[in-house]
Formats: sequence, C-alpha cells, structure tokens
Amino acid sequence: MPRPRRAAREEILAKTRQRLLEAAATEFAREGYVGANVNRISRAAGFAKGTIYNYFPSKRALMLALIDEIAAVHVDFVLRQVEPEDDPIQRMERFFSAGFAFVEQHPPQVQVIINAIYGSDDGFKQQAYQAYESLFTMIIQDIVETGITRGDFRPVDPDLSTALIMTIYLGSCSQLDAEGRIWLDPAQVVRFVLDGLRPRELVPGD
Amino acid sequence: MPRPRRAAREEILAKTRQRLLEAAATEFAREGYVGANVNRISRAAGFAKGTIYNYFPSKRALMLALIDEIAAVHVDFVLRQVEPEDDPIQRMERFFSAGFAFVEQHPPQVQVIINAIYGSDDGFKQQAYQAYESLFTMIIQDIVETGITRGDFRPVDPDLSTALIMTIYLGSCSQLDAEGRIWLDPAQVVRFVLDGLRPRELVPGD
Amino acid sequence: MPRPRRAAREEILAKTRQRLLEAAATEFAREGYVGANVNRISRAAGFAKGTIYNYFPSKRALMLALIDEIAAVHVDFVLRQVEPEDDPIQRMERFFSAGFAFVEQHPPQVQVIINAIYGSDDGFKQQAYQAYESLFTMIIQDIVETGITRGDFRPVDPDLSTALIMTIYLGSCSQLDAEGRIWLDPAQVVRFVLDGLRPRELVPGD
Amino acid sequence: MPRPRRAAREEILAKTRQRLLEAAATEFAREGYVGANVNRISRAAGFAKGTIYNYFPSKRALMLALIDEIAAVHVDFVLRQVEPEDDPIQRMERFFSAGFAFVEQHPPQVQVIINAIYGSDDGFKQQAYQAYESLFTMIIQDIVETGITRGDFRPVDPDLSTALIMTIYLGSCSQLDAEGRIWLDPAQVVRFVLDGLRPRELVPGD
DNA sequence: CATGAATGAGGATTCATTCAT
DNA sequence: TATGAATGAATCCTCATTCAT
Repeated sequence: MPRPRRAAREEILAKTRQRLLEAAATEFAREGYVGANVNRISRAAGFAKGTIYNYFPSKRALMLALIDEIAAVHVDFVLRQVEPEDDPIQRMERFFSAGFAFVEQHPPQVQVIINAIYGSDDGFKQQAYQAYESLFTMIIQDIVETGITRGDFRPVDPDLSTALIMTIYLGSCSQLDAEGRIWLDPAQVVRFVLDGLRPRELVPGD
Repeated sequence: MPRPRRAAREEILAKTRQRLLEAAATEFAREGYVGANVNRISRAAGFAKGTIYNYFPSKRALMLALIDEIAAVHVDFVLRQVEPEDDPIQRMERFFSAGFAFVEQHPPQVQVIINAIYGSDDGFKQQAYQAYESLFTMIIQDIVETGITRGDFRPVDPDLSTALIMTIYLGSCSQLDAEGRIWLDPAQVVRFVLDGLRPRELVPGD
Repeated sequence: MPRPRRAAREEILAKTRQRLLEAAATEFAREGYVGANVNRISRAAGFAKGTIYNYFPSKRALMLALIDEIAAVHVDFVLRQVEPEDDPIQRMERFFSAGFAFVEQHPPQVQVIINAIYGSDDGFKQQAYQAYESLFTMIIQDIVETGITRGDFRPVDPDLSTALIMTIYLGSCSQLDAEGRIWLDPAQVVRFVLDGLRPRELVPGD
Repeated sequence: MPRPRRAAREEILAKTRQRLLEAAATEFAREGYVGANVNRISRAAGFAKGTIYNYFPSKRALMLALIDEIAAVHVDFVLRQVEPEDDPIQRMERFFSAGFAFVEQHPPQVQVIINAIYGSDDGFKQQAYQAYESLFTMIIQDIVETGITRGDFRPVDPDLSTALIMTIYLGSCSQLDAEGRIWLDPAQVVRFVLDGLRPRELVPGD
C-alpha cells in the first residue's frame, strides 16, 4: 500500500530539500557560516528545528551542499547563455551579462559563494573552486584560448587572465548598493576587460 | 604619588595593545570574526583572558580597532612607496608591488581586511572602506586622473577604474597558495591592468 | 504527523515549567536575584543547564514570571480563605492567618517577593506591586472600607491603613527564625492591627 | 621627620575612609550587594581601583563596615532626639520624626540597611540587627515598657510591639516615591502606632 | 519522515582581588 | 599610601545536535 506514489514522495522530498537550501542561502548570506543558525533555517523553510537533520547530516554538510547547489545552478545558467554564441568577444559579453543577471536574481546565493571564496574556511573555498571548475575551464578554453587562437585577443596567459576575469567578476558582484544591485555598470566592466584583452597596434616605444 | 615614568608606562601599554592586535589579526584571519575566540586571542598574546578587556571594550570594538590599525599601516606603507614616483605608470607599478609586498609580509592582516570587505557585516565593510579612503583617493586622483590628463592612460572613468583596480588588487591578494604566497604573478597582474589603461591606436573596425 | 497526545505534551511542558519555577524560587530566595545562578536552577530542577532557556528567554524574564506565579498563587490562596467571611474583623483575621500559613508553606517564594519589594530593582518592585494589586484592592475595599462603613473600624484613611497592614504583614513574614518559622505570633500581630483599627470611647483628655 | 603630622595623617585617612563609605552606600543602594562594583565605588570616591583595598580587606568587609557605620550614625541621630523627651508618647513621636528625617537625609544609607535586613544574606542581617540593638533596647525599655508602666500604653507585649514598631518604621521607609520621599505621611504613621498602643475604655461587648 | 524538548559544550563578558611600582 | 595593569574564576546565554514520540 505505501508503494504507489514512489515518485510523488520523492518529489516532496526534493521540494523540501529545495526549500531548506533556499532558507539556508538567506541565512548564511546574512550571518555568515559561523553566525548562521540551523534552527532558524529550518523554521524559515517552514519546518521544525529537527527536520533539517533529516536532509543534511550537519551544518557543515548543509553548507557544502549549498555551495554545490548554487554553483550548479549558477554554472548552468551562465553556460547556457554563453553556449549559443560563437565569437569569443560575444561569449565574454554573454558571460558577464549572464553572470550579473544571476547576481541580481539570486543575491543571497551569490553572497554565500563570495563568503566561501573569500572567507577563512579552506574547505568551503575548495568546495567552491571545484564546483565552479567547469566554468573556469569554459572561460579558459572556450573564450580566452579560442579568442587568442582566432586573433580576437592578445596572446595573454590564459590561466592568469581567467583568474583575473573571475576576480573581476566576483569582486564586481560583491559591490552592491543598499538595494542589492550591482554598483558597477556591467557593460563598463566587460568593456574594461575586453579592452585589456584586445589586440593592438603597438604604441611606439612599447 | 607613584608615578613610575609616565612615558615608560604608556610605552608598555602601547606595546601590550600592539601584541593584542597582532594576536587578534591571526585569530580573526584564521577563524573569521564570529568564529574567533577572544580568550584565545588574549592568551596567544601572552596574557590572561581578561586582559584584552582592559584594552578593548568588546570583541566588536576590537575588530573595528583592528581594521583601523591594519588600514593605517597598509595605507601608509603603500603611499610611502608610491609618493616618490612621478609617472602614473610607475606609480601604478609601485602601488601593486608595494601592495603585494605588504600582503606577503602581513598575511593575517590582509585576510582580516578581505573578510571585512567581502563578509556579511556591513559595519565592518564600512569601517574598512572609510579606513582605506585615502588610498582610494590617491589612486583615483594621483594615478588614474593624472595618467589620463598626461595621456598615459585612455580616458576611462576614474571611479570605475579605481574600483576595478582595487577589486583586482584585493582579489589577487586573496588568491594565496598553501604557503601564503600570492599565487598570481604581481608583475603580470599590473601589466594586465596597465594594458587595459594604455592608450592605443584603434584597430580598424573598432 | 507524530502528534503524541497534544494534551499530554502540554501537561509535561507545564510540569517542567513548574519544576523550574520551584527551583528558581529556592535559588533566588537563597542568593538574591543577582547572586542566583541560572544553570544551578536548571540542574536543581533536574535538567541540563540549557533547558531553562527553552522556557524563559532570560534570567530576568524568569524572575518576572516567578513573581507573577508566586503572587497569583499567594493572592488566590488568601482571597479564597477571606471570601467566605462576611465580617470585616473576621476577614482581617483570615487575611493574616491565611497569609501566615502561606508563608510557612512557601518560605522561598515569600522570600523572593520580599526581595522584590524591598530590593533595589524597580522593575521587580513594580511587577510585584501589580501582581498583588488585587489583594491590595480587596483589603482596602472589602475589609477596611467595609469595616469603617459598618462601624467595626474607626474612620482611618483606607489607603494608609492598607499600606501599613501590608507592611506589617510583609515585615512579619520576613522575621523568620532558623527553622523558617515566623517569629512573631500571628495571633498577636492581627490583634495589634485590629486594636489599632477598633473604634473606641475617647479617653478623657485625648 | 615623617613624624610631625601624625594627627593630620590620620585625619586624611579617616576622610578617605569616609568618602569610600559614602560612595559604597550609593553603589550598594542602587545595585544591591552582589550587583555592586567595588572598582566603581573607589572611582566614585575619587580614587583608583586599588585604593579601596587599602581600607577594607574585601567587598564583604566593606559592606559590614558600612552597615556598622550607617547604624551608628542612624542610632545616634535618633537617640539624641529622643533623649530630651520624658513622656513615652512624645518619645515615640520623636522616634518616628527623627527616623523619617534621617531617611530623607540619607536615602542610600537607608536602602542599604533595608537591603541588609530584608535581603538573603544572613551575615548582613545579623550585622544589622546587632548594630541596631541599642535602638531596639531603647524602644523596648525606654518607650514601650516605660509607657506601659506609666499607663500611657496598654499592657502590650514589649518585644512584639517593638518588633512591630521597627517593622512599621522600616516598611514605611522603603515606600518611597520617585523623588525618594517617603510616601506615607509620617504623622499618620505615628498616630496609627500610638492609637494601637493607647489604653482605652472597652467598648461594650469587647 | 516530522517534531521539538532536552542537552551541554563553548564563548563573551564582568569583576573582586593582587601586586609591582 | 596610591595606583592601575593583570588575573582568572564565574556566569549568562547560544545553539548544533540527539532522540523519543
């Protein structure tokens, strides 16, 4: 008898897990990992204190799962919008515009990632780096290296450039005004980056 | 009246305060603000746990004082090395080389600042911004604007550029390897920035 | 939904709360409010130290709740015994005999109230006064004023007399011997009060 | 050479002690014994933290000395004003008027005594009782017993009456309004007491 | 699986007291 | 004798986690 709705049951479980992760993002973003309160997360998600431990074995595991979850959505969101483009320059523009759009749509999630990357916990930092690895790879290989190969970019060091691009992206994302909007103009940021990568006639004496 | 060398006494006080701030930087850097243990700081500085409260009224006040202290030293260190130069390009190079040198010499202090700027506590963020304001002003006015005026840089937006420069600087500072060395090559970072700012012959079709 | 007997659960909660209040009375009575140890209260009630914070948000809130609780029981106990009587004199006798009986049955609770009323904390004082207001009103209106109206008492000032009666009552309650017994003979105390209130033939020359 | 001003030196010591006791009264009155802060007392008296320990070996000793000091002044003040009178009734009136005057002139000191007598610390309670013993004796022997002997009072139990008189006195003293004035009218309080003691023509049926 | 009462380790803070100067 | 820096025990309170229902 308790067999029929296997699918429905799993769907409920997935939805509950999702609500918990959502609430966790808000709490971790506002209070930081150490300052966050697990019970508050569970109650904010509409459950009792104990429920969250049916889904995540510990606060730390919750944070790690959250980093993974955010990164997965984030990476997917960006990659999906970059993919259709062919031109490295336009791919780069797509990367930033999609990235900034994600920030505006998911401020707490982005704050969680920034906390993980710039914070003091090496475990979280590593988790974030691994989760975003495919995005890194994409930028390095599909944008920077392709751009250099095709002559759209100067022959910069791909690893360095990629690191700087991510730095600029993340740094820009953390410059929010009171309403949670990115303070730097995305268009200008991407132009600054592209200007740095664009090939040029050498100025005499360079 | 037992006035045992007023000056000597004040010197001891200053030295104790310094040791406490040093220990605080290490603790806050490793554990983050919320995770830091005030008693541990006091003992790491060589005192009993209560001693720190003779110097700072609360954990929060300690953190704020620490941000100020670090920023003062940091700003002073960088400005001192930038000042002798005249040329905006060389000033910029000095800014990065001095900045990276400071990082290598004071890893915990820098981590504290990064935590403050990228963390969730708006009070700390604001404190850091204010404490670094003179550095910002210097970059904007004495490097970027002067560089534009003199034709060393393209006519970029000074505020935006400065924000990006600081972002790149801080972002680079937080990319440390296991030994606490900056992972990005400082020379390459500054070259990337200068390349982005350098005036150019427009490539046809631009 | 694991709803194990809603009523049973609430009963357990109420019992736990009661045990905590009981232990709190003992501790506050012995140590005073500031000297009392919250952890000790919780353990004396048979729980871990944290448990008390599931029932009272703070030490202060616990004290306020305790004052209310004691006053409610105290007032109820006295009023119940005074009510059946009609005659003001007998009501007064009942007031004292019931009051003293309460003291002998609940020494710590009474000490807590005395601490609140005679102590330095105005918040506690006010809480106690409010909680005992109905007792005051009863004495004023149902004993003193009625007594005066009926000619059982001299036309004294009702407010003053009531204040003095309560003062005498509380003062007597705090005169305990080593075994916690009231040292003053209740019968004599009430006789003293009634003598003061009784109407009289003026002695010549008065 | 350091011999000459023995007297002057002792006078300074006495004055310092006095200032410390004064400050202690204020602090103990406001915060209660446990809540009082020794360092604050010393600084309020115009000295550094440590100074108070040159005069009193511990916080507890300070409290005990303070009780003694207050009681001595209090008893002396009241006895001096009662002594000139011969008539027990007028002695009683003097007792209350002098007592209330003392309260209005030394509110913190009186609060300290009330705390001691009604508080939870038996050591303080005992100290206060002993220090006020001569006042008790005076009331019992010189007012109540004499009054009974002379026919001014009814033949009440002297011990009981004295205890009640002190209870009424102290209770009245602790009923202060916001400005620290005694809320009960002293004249009415003493009249109430005297009415209770006065001999009378028995009302028929009594 | 959901619940929430109970747990107890951990940590910020206070403060009486000491003692070198 | 006066000072005040240093001490560390003591305590309120938080909260991650457990587990019986």
